[in-house]
Amino acid sequence: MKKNRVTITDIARELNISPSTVSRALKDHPALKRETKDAVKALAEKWDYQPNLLALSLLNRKSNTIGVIVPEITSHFFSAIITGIQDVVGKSDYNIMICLSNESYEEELILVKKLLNMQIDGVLVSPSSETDDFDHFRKLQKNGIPVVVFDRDCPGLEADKVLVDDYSGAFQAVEYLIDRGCKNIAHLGGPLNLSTTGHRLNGYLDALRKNNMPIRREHIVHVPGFSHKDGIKPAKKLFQLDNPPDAIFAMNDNIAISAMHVAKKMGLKIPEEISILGFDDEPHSSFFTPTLSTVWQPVYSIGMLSARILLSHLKNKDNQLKFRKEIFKPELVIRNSSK
Amino acid sequence: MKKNRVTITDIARELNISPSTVSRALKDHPALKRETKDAVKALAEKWDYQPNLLALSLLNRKSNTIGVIVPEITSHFFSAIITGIQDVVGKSDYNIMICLSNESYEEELILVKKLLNMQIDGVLVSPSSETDDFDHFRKLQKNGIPVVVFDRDCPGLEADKVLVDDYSGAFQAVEYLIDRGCKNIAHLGGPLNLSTTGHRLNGYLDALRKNNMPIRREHIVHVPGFSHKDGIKPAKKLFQLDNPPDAIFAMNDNIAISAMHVAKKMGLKIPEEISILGFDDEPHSSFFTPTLSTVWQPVYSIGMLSARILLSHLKNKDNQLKFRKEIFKPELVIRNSSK
DNA sequence: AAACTCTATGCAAAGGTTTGCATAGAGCAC
DNA sequence: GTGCTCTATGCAAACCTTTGCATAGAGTTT
Repeated sequence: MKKNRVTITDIARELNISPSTVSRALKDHPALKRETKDAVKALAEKWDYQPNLLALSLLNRKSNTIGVIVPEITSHFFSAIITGIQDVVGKSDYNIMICLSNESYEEELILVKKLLNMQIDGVLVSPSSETDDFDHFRKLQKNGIPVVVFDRDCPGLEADKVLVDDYSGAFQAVEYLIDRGCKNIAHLGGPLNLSTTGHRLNGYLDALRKNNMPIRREHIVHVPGFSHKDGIKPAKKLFQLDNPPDAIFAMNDNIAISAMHVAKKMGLKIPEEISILGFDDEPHSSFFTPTLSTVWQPVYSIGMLSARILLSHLKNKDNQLKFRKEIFKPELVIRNSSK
Repeated sequence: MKKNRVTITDIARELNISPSTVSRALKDHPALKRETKDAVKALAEKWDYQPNLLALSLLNRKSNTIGVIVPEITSHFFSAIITGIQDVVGKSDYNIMICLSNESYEEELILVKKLLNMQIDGVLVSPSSETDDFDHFRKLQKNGIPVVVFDRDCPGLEADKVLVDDYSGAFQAVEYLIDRGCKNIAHLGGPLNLSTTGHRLNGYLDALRKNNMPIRREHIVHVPGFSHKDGIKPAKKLFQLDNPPDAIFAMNDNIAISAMHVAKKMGLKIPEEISILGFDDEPHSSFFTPTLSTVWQPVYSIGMLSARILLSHLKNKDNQLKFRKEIFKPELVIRNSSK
């Protein structure tokens, strides 16, 4: 950023008027002579003057930038949420600074510090899978920066939240499998400290309990990651049991797809011999063979609503005492991978 | 951003020293008394002083922020590139401002203007599918902001570029199909003004020519978008021809998947009756039935290299006359959707 | 005692923009 | 001619931080 950008001071010098006059002319101040305004605007256009937002932000103590902290963006889930956020914020005066924590708590700390230093106006955050302590988010709030949590909850943190009823989605999914005659339903689950996958596990367990189905510990297998490759071994593990499952409820579509893959490799018929159901409803999930049954989430709406809530805060600056908590209902999407 | 952030002036007032002394103490200036330094640092720690980067940026004429303009992020392609960029830039002193143009030239103009106003230090850009005119990128350059173009080319724009040899990838793919005995190879193609899909079309055409295969205009069908749904009708159109193809080379995996879907619906056996080959190698492409043959691109490397080149510029500020042009080689990935 | 040197710290300007208050000068009334 | 009012513009401070140059005061030398 060299000094080749035109400034208000440059224009003032050229027209032999003061910078404050130039500033007023550019804002069409009523107390200014029409001739002065016209001369300033003509030169500003000719020299392609662009205001320096750093100076403005310093003066106004307002950077007009929103930080969005997400654990990753390669999944359609988070990238769709960000698109929802972008579509709302893009229509406002705010800019977005997207920050990737790579599922790392340490990285999240660094990002929060950077956003603080950059005098960010507000933050939208979905915490990393390692994050147990939310003090860094409280620090944002203490510094007058409103925080809206989306998708992954931060239990104990007082803030606006836009979540999904993961428990209910899981409960519905497992109940559906039970209703369809499945007797041995397994769960390929995610990190337990993560609210989303924790709630999904609980929904699975409660659905079994409610229907007097036995809870078999060997049928609940932890998956170390969220990618296809992470689900291969856990799925194999399930199928190699003495009492293998006749249905699998996976914590996300990628893992469900891995389970389908392994089942096919082992010659199992889907859904006749094994029903498989995921969570998320990725755009390509309806193109697998068989098409994947799953739980859909209104991801785009999560992004839109989160952004709207934050913008409302920034606009009103009312430090309201009461936080909003919106919980979107997921929907079961039955395709051909389940009976 | 309220005035509840501790400043250097606050610390100075509390310790009865001047702001310049506080600034020097925080930087461990050698000319300062040890006692003074210790007192300043202790209070800065106690009051949790965070430097205001807006003031620093204004003073240094350097915002330490890089803008990344991409047409969308919901595809794994762009999100993986951004992850590569993030992994490199994250290790530097720079921050990333990710901007989505939503395949809109108008939106891109607005984003470039915003980045200019924000005194961004450098820009990484993959243009929207509507962009024919690159003057807005030249304007960045004219303002001393280095630009690195990645993936989608900007013909005529003098800048560093990190591209993929789309032509070669397409050529290899079609030649492979020919070698495997396919006689009527169709192309489901993308926007012609877009370098990537334009090169893929050219590769397809030249591979046919080189092998003395007839070019049938009815076998080249334009797809209006990049999503699965965009490929359904064009694929149907192909299969409903009097001389339907026995192979399809699609401009990306999503469209290839759509073609597979339509072929199955029509009862065609893949690859016996119809070979299908895509481009990109999405993470889930090896999980379809049959698994999708495709052309892989080193997307993560594109991101990493683009970021490295830009950071090198920002570090050296040497306004080198010669731009770099790196062209990554794609690789054919043969799975079960082709003979 | 006076002059000189060195240490530790402060002043002030800079970066770019905004705006409350001040004021020069034109125009009008007496 | 003088005094008053109004218009159009400028001054200066603010926002936060940095740093070149200045300087007060302690210590040393003559």
